[in-house]
Amino acid sequence: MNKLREGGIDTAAATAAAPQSLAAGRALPQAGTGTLGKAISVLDIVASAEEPMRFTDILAISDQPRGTLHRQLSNLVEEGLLSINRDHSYSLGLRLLKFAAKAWAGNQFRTIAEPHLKTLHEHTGETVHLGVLRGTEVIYLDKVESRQAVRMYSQIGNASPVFCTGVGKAALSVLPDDTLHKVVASINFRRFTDHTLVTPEQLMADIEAIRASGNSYDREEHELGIRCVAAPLYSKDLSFVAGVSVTGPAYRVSMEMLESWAEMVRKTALEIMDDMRTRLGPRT
Amino acid sequence: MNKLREGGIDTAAATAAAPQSLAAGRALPQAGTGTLGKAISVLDIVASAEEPMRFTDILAISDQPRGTLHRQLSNLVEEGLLSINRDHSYSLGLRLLKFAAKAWAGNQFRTIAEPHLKTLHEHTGETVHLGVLRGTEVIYLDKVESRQAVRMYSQIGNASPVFCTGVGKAALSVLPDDTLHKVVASINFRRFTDHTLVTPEQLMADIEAIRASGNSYDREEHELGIRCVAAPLYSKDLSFVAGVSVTGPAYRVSMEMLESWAEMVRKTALEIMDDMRTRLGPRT
DNA sequence: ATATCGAGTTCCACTATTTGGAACACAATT
DNA sequence: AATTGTGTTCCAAATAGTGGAACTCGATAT
Repeated sequence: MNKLREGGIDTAAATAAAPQSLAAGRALPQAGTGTLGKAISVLDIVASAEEPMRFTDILAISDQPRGTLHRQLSNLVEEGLLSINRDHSYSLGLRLLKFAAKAWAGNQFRTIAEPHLKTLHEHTGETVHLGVLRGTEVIYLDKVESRQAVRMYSQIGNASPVFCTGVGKAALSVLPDDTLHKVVASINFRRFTDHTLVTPEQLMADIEAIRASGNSYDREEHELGIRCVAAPLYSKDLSFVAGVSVTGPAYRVSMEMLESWAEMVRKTALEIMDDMRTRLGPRT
Repeated sequence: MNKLREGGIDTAAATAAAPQSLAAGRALPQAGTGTLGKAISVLDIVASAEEPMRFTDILAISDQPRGTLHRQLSNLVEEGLLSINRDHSYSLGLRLLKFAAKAWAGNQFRTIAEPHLKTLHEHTGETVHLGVLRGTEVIYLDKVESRQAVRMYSQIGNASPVFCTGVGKAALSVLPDDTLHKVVASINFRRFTDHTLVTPEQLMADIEAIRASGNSYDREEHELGIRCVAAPLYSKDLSFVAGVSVTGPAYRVSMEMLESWAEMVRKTALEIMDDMRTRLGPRT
């Protein structure tokens, strides 16, 4: 099997099937590619826990035998991907920070999108997000807001569920049906607010509407008092699928206002895509 | 060998000997622990390149055979740790962002230090940094400054050389001699400015001064026009060694001002250590 | 003191995965 | 059409990972 050539729709499908740790829910340990996959799967277990986990806790979730798990943890620690606390609990290692800083700074997509996000922010005055689809999660790549009081890491890199975020639903809307069905089938629906869409049917209906209009909305589905409009963004071959959104507090931003921004958000998405095509080669 | 029990000085030693990618300089590929180590080593090669590298470029640096390297890259891509661009070049994957966001948010040390950093910033009005020692690099964990205009990721997670940063030299000063010599021996000295210390002798002399006073200074050694005072910070068993610093532009911050802040910086470091001892158990 | 229990660690014969040389595709160049 | 450079695939041999069971250590109970 050719693994590197998983371009196009296959990538999206593979991504959807990739090991996932539901942002809110139980982590489903799922072995990945060989030895590395198993190690990363252990890392993921530690990452998706709220509190640092101890050996036995991890043992219970990963279905690895004691000896094996112990060695995997040792290796992870030795590589700096995990660190072990005095009380034998594990936390993610600092080496990850270094990698992530490079990953972020070097991300071509983000670099290209950045000025467009700023423009969109200037026109709307509200917070602008850029997030990419990864399995059943959206990973936020960038954020532009006026008051930079909130710390960057509190948002960037964060993973949120696809089914209840504007960016997530926008991204889903551009997937071809077969891929979409696979992704939707693997979503772990969870109610966050009274407005959360909690069944595949509700989500699919919304996605149809998004496909028709080109915009998705988060109607306080993830967090009470928070609304957004978003538009999808993708490479021609769907090797990546993302979304831009304008988010604001419900008391200040009415649905009508969001609707009035919808076209601008779509336009921003198109402009970013144009820029990518011209700067990363015409076949993008 | 017991890998998990590498507490105390051994950890520092192990860290010093760990695979490293010099922040500025050539990456020295160095195989790590088994299969995982090799994979991470490949990741590191990609991470320490300025531009995305293509297969052959990586092949030249990693001394792995073609077939092997190809599979390693495939696995890394499949795990989302690496992503492959259209032109067959590799960049770091977005999954790393998710891991790092958790690593940062969950870092106990950082959480405890944060309020102290803020206080220090309020007293001095200049930028405060918190960085930890990792091999011959310092990884910045946090940053407090007035104008949050600069984006977070541009600094946090960044790795800088130990030998020409205040935080780095402060951290080195608390290592026991044998460990210190090992670390210094593996430093790749490189001149950044006219003031950079470029020989082990110069560095060791400075470290003696730091040991005597309890403060290190960066006298425009890393970047022209930038100065700082720092103080070391460490756990009793040296399982981690770090530093706090106050940094400012030379035109505004004279050496005299830095000296007047020196005691306050030391005090901040002590307070953070106290806090850690009380909150993470007395043996810390 | 001594026994008991739980948590973490180590050991080593067995086995599955990784290895790496060489052959194979594919594209761009000559 | 031939050549060169790059990336990809294959498979027997070698290596590294596996996992059950035994062991150590510390805390709690007797």
